[in-house]
Amino acid sequence: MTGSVRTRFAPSPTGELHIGGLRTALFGWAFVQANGGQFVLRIEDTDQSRYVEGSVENIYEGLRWLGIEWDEGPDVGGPHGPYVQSERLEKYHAVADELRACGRAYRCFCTAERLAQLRKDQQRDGLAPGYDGRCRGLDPVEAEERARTEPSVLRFRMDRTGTTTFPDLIRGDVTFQNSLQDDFVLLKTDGYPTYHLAMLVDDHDMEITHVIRGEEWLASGPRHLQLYEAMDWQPPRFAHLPVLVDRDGRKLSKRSGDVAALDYRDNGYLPEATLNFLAFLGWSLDDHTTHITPEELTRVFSLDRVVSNPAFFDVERLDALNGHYIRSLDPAAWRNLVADWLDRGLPADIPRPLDADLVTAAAPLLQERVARLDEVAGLSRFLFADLPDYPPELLTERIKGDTELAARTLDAAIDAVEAVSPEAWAPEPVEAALRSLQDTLDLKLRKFVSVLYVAIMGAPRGIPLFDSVALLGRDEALTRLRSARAKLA
RNA sequence: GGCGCGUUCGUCUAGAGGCCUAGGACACCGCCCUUUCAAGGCGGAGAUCGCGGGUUCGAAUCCCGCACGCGCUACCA
Repeated sequence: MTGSVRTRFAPSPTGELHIGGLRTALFGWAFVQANGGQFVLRIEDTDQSRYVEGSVENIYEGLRWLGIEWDEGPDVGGPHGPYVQSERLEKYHAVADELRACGRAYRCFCTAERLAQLRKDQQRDGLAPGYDGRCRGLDPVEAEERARTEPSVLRFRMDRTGTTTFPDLIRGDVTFQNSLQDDFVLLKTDGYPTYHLAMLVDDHDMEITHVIRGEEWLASGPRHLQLYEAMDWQPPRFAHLPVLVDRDGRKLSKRSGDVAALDYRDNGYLPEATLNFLAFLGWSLDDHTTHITPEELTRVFSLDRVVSNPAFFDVERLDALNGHYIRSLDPAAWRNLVADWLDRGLPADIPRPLDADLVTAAAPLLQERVARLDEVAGLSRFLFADLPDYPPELLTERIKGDTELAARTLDAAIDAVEAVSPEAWAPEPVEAALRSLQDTLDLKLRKFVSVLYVAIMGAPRGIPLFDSVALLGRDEALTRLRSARAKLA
């Protein structure tokens, strides 16, 4: 099948791109790359009422963030355009007419109220909800006449005998009883097609060979299969991806946390980490691979290694992966990221532009200590601004409230730092001076160093101390040390 | 309610009858390293493979039943 594969990602512009949608897109894209073929982006905007301004741009941005490119789509064009469903209405109507002409579709005049009541009654009686077929037997000619003055929808006449079986690339053969199917809507009152019709027409026109979509579509498989059959079109192959679930085992939704793809970017996740994370949600390469690059993914991805059970969207794992990728960044790239995140994360009252040399010096101290980019500002704020006031108890938090030790430590530290002349101020002498406290106090550094962390950065832990003191400068370091000492007086 | 799909360490998964006294990763615990915190190195604990029956010399792997979970059940996609 090399070279002949065509798949598509077909989101609806109803808001921000969902992280689950991004994962679906990733799998489709990786599948196409691995097999040779084209990846199509199609916008499914057939529900006018749910359209949200800016959605399409958000979709583009989300996909591009991960490096997913499409060969055909609304913005890049292609031989099967247009790629926006609202611009393809005639195509759907043409197929609808054909279906109506051959008797596989019929006008339905049932009102929304009647349908709602019907559903209620069916549920009350323990029956399977579904259209009861009231308009099924209407005379086609009369129905056309009525349709001129009365609102109507077009319904597909399902074959209700036997079963429908189709092979799912991930689950194997799936079988449904046709007697349980109902005549679903093809064309709505407003003349727009439903998903089922639009998808059928577009996938056929666009020569899609593999439909890779979420599991929530599995149950509508029989509808699609019968539709293909009615048109005498070759159906594509289907692959229904397992759903993404939250900690409670429910489909990932707003209440599960961040669901917008770009929220992850904005919260400090690297695209390579996010891609890596998403790739292993329901798919695996072998029994040990946990890290993968986009290049490798597009080489080795295959649908038969997608599992059929739900995948837990575990942010902890994403964090671990993100930390891994942050550490593997080369110094220059990391430095630039730090600069960006400092700029947007530090309080506005700190003058901009930030001291570039200071940023450069701080970057390496942060690289091994953050899992997300949004932690950068908090950890290095003390280098750019005065320390906020903190309670004296913080100084002794890690030394069991030993105020006397804290006082001795600070006194010794002040002396040691003062002993380093302004001319000699540099990381090495500062480190030597601070290390000498071990002898002065006759204690291991680890026994008292937390006091200095608090004095210098306002927290008992943070980025490396010696470099921080050196970066702060002699005067500022001394000021902080003295201020801490004063708190103990 | 009906239909569909699913069920292996806490989590994501490997596993397609004997290679499994079930492997990897994250998380967890311990040790080492150490300038706090991390990172890194080493090691540990952790699943009788949802339950119950079969088939077989042999089952996590095949079959049946049950339970539980999720999905669908719209003129939304």
